[in-house]
Amino acid sequence: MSFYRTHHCAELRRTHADGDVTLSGWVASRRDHGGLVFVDLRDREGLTQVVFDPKELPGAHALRSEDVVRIRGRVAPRPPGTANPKLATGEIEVHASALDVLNRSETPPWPLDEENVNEDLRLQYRYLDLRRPAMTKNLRLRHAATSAVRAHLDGEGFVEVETPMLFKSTPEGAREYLVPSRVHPGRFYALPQSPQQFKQLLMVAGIERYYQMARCFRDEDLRADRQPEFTQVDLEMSFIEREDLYRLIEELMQRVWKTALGADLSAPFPRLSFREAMDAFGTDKPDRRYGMRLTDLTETFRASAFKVFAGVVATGGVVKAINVKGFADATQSQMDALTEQAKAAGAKGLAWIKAEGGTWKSPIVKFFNDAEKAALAERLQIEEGDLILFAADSWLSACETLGKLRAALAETLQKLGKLSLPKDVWDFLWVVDFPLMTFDAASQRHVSTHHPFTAPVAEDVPLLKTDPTKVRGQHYDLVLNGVELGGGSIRIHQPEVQRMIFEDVLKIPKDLSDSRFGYLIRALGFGAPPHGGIALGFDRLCAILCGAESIREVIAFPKNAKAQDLMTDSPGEVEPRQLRDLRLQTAKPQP
RNA sequence: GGUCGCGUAGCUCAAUUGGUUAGAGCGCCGCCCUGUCACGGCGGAGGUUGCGAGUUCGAGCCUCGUCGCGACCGCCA
Repeated sequence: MSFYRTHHCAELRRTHADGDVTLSGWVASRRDHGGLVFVDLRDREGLTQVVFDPKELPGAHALRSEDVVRIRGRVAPRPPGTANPKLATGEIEVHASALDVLNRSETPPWPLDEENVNEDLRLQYRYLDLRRPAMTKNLRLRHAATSAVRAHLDGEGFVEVETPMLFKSTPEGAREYLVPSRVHPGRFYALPQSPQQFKQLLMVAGIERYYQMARCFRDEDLRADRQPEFTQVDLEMSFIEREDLYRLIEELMQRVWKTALGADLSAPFPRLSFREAMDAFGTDKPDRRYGMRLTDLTETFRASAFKVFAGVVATGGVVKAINVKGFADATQSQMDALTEQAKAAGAKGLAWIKAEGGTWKSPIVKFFNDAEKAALAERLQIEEGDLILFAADSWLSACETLGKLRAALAETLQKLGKLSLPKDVWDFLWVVDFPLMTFDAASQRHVSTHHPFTAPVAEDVPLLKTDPTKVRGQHYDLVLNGVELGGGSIRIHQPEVQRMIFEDVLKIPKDLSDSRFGYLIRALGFGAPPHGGIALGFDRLCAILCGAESIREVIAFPKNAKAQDLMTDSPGEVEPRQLRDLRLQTAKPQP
């Protein structure tokens, strides 16, 4: 029998009555009645009420929040009328016969049952923050998700392989954390942004099915859903097509949701092409839990007397609109905010109609003829109380503008109580058929939309040399409730195709592509199997499982928005000797 | 780097139009209390209103600067 405990603090029931028990844990609260002291004893499982007779155990008076104690005593049913239905152990209490104070606690810097506390303080005393049942629950839910991922992939024949943390710098993409080499002065390792190249090399190695709970690093500015180090469920498979991967991930998500939440997800998840997603939602990560879909009105206004719309259509642009149901009562400042957001998204202005008081209030509706008005009413299903917002621009800009407004409006309407999203709806979908290449106006060359290892859709390959932006990539994004959970692709496995992408399409000079990716192209030349994979942002996934706003709520020791660890005060300074060993000098900050 | 928001007791927040000695709840300290579970009662300590300057007879409140934190934009192949 354990010295410290016979039971945990959520375990005892009426059936344990008259049993002698030992409990250990923290003092969650103390209610001192003078001649009788109640203490709620907390461990990671829950609370048990312990009753002290201070004539027997005078030390009970001195107990304070977060003291660590061991108590021995006898389980007793609570007197009639004093049971606490809010506690799992509320039918019983433990009458203490012995009290050992194992460790005293300083007064906590904030009451641990206070939810709404300055995050600085929580991060500085993260070990106290994590004692709170809400945080314990998050960590354990995350563990359940991790276990489910491992169990499922193990069952599918995957092998977990660790790849190097000390990698080399590949300047494309996110800024990297550099690690100076002591052995090779002036040279640097880089921490991996993802194990992308290693997992492809493992496919060449014949592993066939690889996965890893991979820690990744990116030295970019932080957000509520971005940390400098984060975790991906990273996997790669050989001899698969896209559909094989979709099925695997759908079953994996079903397993995770079942294990972590007891929820059943329906599969297959819907697939939307990039074009369909942009057309209907104005984003490549649509949240379909609410409406406000984009309606195309290009044909309606092709010959319109309203030159702003007709002119855009004449130059190949589009006119699109969304119907914001029940928001015709938007205030002037709300309309101003929407206009600002539209401008921030690249629009020149924001045209609108308010269906209010039986008429249409709008600065532009006077330019519309009856046929155009009728078409609007019909296509947008306009009813009293609706607010219509227009965008007229190139297809992509118009879609993106309305997409950003749609997302912002969903947030606003929720705050106003005009829109509510059910908590237990899991809107998974695949977004597919992304363009393989995007033309970057700044550098006047094509850049990979995803990464340069993505295979083109087979039938589009002839377009690679003539019109690269028309080529669809075998890339896929997994989206959940408007959050990009992850993405992946079928990879290029033929060295000549990979070389052509680097040199002919991306126009990377041969010596540069050789030095950066030569080993990968060489590896592909030794019988690389067809392969593909995906990486899922595990922190985001866990945040959604936990219903958390920020991934900091599901990471034990996260960094703040300035990438600092407030508990250990890192990053910190180092000894001059360490810098000498590394042949490093720090430049004085510019005045 | 930019925009916006916040900063008052250990914590969460108040403080009328710029007006007396900056308050409350929780927590903390002391005393009392045998059925509480947000225990209760009495008493007490605790403040450079982030920091600095300015306007004013007078600033927690207005202005400017600065620092800290957060959200967003840029960035994140």
